[in-house]
Amino acid sequence: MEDQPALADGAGGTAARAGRPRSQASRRAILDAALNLTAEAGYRNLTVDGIADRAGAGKQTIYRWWPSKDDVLLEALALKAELDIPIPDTGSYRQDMHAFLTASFTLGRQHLVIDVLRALMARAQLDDAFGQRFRGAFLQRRREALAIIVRRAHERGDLPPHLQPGTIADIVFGVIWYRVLATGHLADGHLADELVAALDPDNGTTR
Amino acid sequence: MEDQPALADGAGGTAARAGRPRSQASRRAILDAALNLTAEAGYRNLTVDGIADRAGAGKQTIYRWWPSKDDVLLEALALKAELDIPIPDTGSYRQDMHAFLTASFTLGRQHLVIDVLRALMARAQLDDAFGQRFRGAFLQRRREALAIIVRRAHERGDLPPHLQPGTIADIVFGVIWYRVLATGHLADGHLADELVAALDPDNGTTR
Amino acid sequence: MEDQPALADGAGGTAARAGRPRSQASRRAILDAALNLTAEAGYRNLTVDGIADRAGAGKQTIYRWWPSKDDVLLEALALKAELDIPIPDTGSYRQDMHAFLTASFTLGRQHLVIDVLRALMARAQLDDAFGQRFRGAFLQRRREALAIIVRRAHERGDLPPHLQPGTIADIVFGVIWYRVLATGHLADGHLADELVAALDPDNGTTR
Amino acid sequence: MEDQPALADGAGGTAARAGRPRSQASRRAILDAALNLTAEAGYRNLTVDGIADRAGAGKQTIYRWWPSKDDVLLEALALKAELDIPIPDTGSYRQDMHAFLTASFTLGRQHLVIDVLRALMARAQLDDAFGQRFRGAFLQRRREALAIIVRRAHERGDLPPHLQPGTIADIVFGVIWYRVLATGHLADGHLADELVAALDPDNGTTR
DNA sequence: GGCTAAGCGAGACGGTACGTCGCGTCTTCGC
DNA sequence: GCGAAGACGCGACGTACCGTCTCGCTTAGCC
Repeated sequence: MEDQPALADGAGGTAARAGRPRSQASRRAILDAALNLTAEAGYRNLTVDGIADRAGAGKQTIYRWWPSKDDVLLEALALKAELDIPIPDTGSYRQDMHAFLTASFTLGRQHLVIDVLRALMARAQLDDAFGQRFRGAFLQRRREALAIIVRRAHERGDLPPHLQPGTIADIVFGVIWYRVLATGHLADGHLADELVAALDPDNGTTR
Repeated sequence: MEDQPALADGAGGTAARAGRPRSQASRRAILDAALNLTAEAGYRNLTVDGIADRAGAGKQTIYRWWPSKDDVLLEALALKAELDIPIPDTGSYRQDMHAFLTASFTLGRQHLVIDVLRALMARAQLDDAFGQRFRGAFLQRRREALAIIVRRAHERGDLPPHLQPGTIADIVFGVIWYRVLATGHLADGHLADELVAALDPDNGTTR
Repeated sequence: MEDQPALADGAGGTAARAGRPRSQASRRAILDAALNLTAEAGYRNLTVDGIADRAGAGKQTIYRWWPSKDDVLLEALALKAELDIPIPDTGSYRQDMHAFLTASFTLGRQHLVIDVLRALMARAQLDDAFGQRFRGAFLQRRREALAIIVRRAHERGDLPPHLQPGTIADIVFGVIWYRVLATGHLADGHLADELVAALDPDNGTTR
Repeated sequence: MEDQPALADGAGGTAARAGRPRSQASRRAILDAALNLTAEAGYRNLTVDGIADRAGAGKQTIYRWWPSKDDVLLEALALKAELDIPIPDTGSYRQDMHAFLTASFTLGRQHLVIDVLRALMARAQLDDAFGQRFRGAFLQRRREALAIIVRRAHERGDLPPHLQPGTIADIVFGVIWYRVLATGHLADGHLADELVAALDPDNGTTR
């Protein structure tokens, strides 16, 4: 169980329904297979048949629980790499933001994570239905995390006046995704510093 | 014709080789077909067979001149929508940047252009070879255009000190692409103003 | 109930075993479902899942009592259409044979019966195990019925000399099955007369 | 070429059409594969994928030229085993018929031929569309061959009066098919003699 | 003006992956 | 222990596109 509430589980109700229950062994095997195969041969060579073979599962079992292999991969990633970055609360907007960015970059240094996210973002463009799920289950959640930091800064009166909260998020995630998509990886270097400076230029010296 | 030197043409040398020359009628028919089919049925339903049929061409003719249907689409887009935004030179960094952004947003208001670029950016993630071509033929060119504006500002001493030139580009294109990819369209509103403010906060009042 | 000993029942012994006894309601529901579904949508669309659904039964219940859906159908047919044609005893070979044929043709005028028998004969070719059961439970029984008529004629000295008893059966059932399989139905017309004539040509005039 | 007029060829017209012509090598490889696989593993284990693999062909190539694997098998059989039995003309009805039957039994002594015909007759019951093709391409042709013998006998006044020509065919093919379908093989023994006797009882002694 | 060379429409080809269907088995709970 | 429910591994199906390959036919430059 190890609750996986946001992604397809179906075990919402506690009422034990009739019939054979979903095999958690199979579910884990499929998620593992998807991630391992992607790590070994790349998303390009990831097929539903391949996942089923590797997992010792039938294709129907995959199609029964996930709308597409992309959804499998998304759930697999969510299960393995803890994508939900902890939201820092240092009392300072600049420090919160810097910690958030640093944590994001740490995640982005794992090649597999980046490769999978690149592929999923791409698939989100090509498959509208998956696109909606990807936005809801991933992009939106990341924005909400950042929104908490921004809201706290706003309440403290800590926020630079020239930017809407939404625009801050657009800039943060925009830069990160653009680097990943345009270059294939997320080289950081001083990016966190520069971004913080860009998003709070007035207080740059007092930091 | 109307030279398209950067994109696959193959007629690089002026030496008229033996044999039947490339049919420009066929080339145009293929480019038109690719764009029209995408407009009508979406990239999802764009196939090489479909392009060939619509263009009254053979598949071989497509494969002879383009490495993939994505390259066809990229050339078709470059031919129709003038992607190379004119580089403004108003003497002011803020005004140059604002003009550049406004021109970009104008382009981004055409649904077909956005849809095609979304699809191509996605394909660039999934097909490495096309990814390299797309970056070189499109993303890089856009950065270079912006770089000219930034360089002029730098020479004038007009540039905000807290940002590297490359980071400015990352923010500008990052925000634009992120909006497109995360929401499916590029709603602008006051985005140009906000971006300019973010990229030159100090002089916001004197504008 | 109404013992159907030759077809799969499994309740051979009279000893009441421990545990819940077989549900006759379920058995009837399954047999009815199989026949009704075949009548409605044809054997082509008959599936074990479909039978179970229609019967409100589980698939396991079907597999527990019958080796295949074909056996279900065979038992269902035996239950509904009385396949065991009464063996006439008029004292005359020609009249017995004619009565036997007429009874067969009457059965063959029911479309559902013919369709099911066609399907089962076909399945008997493709599934060896079912083939053996079908021959034993159906084809063989029909031959034995005819054999009684022939034996009586033989004892009376009524039999045409040029034919072995087995060949008579081959001809009778051969013509019937061939008509069904080669044309999809068993049009009779004067077939009974002609067959009788063929099988007892000498006494044709004295009939 | 080796003309294959009755079964799917498509090269009916002599006009050389545009495009790559059908590969005869592929056609032969597919037909051979179908027959060999059936001989090796039985019709039960014959799959379209299997045929394609063995033939080194793509599945699409099979589906392009044949409506089903059964049609492949039918054409393969027609190509290899010469199914069209020569029509004897001895001047005697009894001798013609006997020769026809003997030739049929000779064919029926080849296990592969019998197995394939059994399977095809079965499939003809389960797949209506194939059934029509099988009847037209095989059953009907066999009847026509026999019809020639009967017609000649009729013109000679050689025919037993108590049987319609069609009934003769029903008896001949009925017995043959019934034996094959009910027992799995076509044991002959004295069957030819008995059948001739049954179909021409009057002149049995003068033979 | 014939020859050579390449491009062209057409369409068949070997392949890969897809998503679905049906099978026969298994694993729950409830009667 | 039977029965309903339904998930499971499995195997085959027929389809969709891919990128390549042959055809016969243009359409040019060159000898």
